Amino acid sequence: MVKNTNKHIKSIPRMFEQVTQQIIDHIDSTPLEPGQKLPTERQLSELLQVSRSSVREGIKVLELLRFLDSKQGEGTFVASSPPYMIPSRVINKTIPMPELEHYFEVALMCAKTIILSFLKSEEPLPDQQERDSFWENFYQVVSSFGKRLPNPYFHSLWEESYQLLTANQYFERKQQPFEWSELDTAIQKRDLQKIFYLLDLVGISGS
Amino acid sequence: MVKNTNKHIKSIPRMFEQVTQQIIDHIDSTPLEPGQKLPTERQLSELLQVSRSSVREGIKVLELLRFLDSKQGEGTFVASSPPYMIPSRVINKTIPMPELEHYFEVALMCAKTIILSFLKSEEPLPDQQERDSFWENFYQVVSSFGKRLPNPYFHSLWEESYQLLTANQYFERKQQPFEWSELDTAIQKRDLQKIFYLLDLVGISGS
DNA sequence: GTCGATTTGTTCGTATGTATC
DNA sequence: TGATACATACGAACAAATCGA
Repeated sequence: MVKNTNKHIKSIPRMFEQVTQQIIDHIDSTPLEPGQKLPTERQLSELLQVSRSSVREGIKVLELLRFLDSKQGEGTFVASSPPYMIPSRVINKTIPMPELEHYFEVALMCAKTIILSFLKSEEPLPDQQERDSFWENFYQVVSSFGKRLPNPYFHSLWEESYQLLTANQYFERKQQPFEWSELDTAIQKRDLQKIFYLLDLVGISGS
Repeated sequence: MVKNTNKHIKSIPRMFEQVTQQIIDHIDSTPLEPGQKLPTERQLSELLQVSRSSVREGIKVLELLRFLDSKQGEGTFVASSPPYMIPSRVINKTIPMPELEHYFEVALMCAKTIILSFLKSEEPLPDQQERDSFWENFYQVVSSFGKRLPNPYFHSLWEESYQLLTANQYFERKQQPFEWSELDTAIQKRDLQKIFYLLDLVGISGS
């Protein structure tokens, strides 16, 4: 268990965050299938060398994410219902590729909705700073549009999935589907048809 | 809070679930604005008549949802960053209308993606049972399509937002935008253009 | 149907690390 | 530097639910 004494590292990893990851790791490495039973809280607390209280805080979080399911008098089980998208701050471990692709599809769905909604609103386009890579430009535009929408959840979902993808170096391995300037000029012209043609290309493009 | 058990009994809501709701209630009723400080864990435990451990489990959950932000040595604050979509099992309180509309927009975004993805996959259409209302039919179709997609998150997001909307009687107040048979036959014919024309109508229709 | 073992749910006391003044 | 306020973490104890003998 790493204690962070360094001050200029911003977030001190807290016990329950570490525990959450370690529980996920344990499920993956055992491996435990949906429906199977986890070690008891006391066993986990011994296994991970933390108190039972901390184990419980970690389990609570994973329970909320529909990852686990606890039943008094029985135990804690790996859930079989479809899980939430796991927030990036919960897991630091690298996510394997097919799973990352799922997050990318969600991000892209949000991006389409955000761009369409913003252009429909007829608000003036916010100024953009030209970035190095296609994906950085893409992120910046979607993000700045998303912030300005009345519905905050599109932006929230977009940020969450994008953060998780970059944390896993997804975009370093992903080819850019076309030159950024193509999408940029289409947006400037508010050419919805061209934009959606290009965004479909983004979804198809390989890695 | 009724849980899905095979015993047809109402499960006792657990402390941390009650605590999360009560903390939200407290923030609303005080009211506390983003950035403001919550009572300390000890005060909350006294206020809500539960132990500090239970308060902590509740705070952990709300922190994960970006609803709160705890800093050691300082306190716990109402977050200002855009929140996660709050899972329906966390809050039982009724959500006001403009907020519900946001959830509906997310649900609709997922529905569009799910229907489009499924029809593109060229899988045979699953059998549907005709339901009473437009929205029940709509839910059933999107849900059965969503379950069959390789990406589980579209379905997860759809279910979550739909559950929250029904829990708040959203659809009892919402007009149906057109006859269900219209959308049904368009799906049977896999007429994507007609489908998306209709789904846009769903988004525009008033309540 | 009862008893006992097991497991999660809940509480409390205590100690420690950290930020503010 | 010291004092105070606060979150963080631990461990022991007991309550409640479940299951099998």
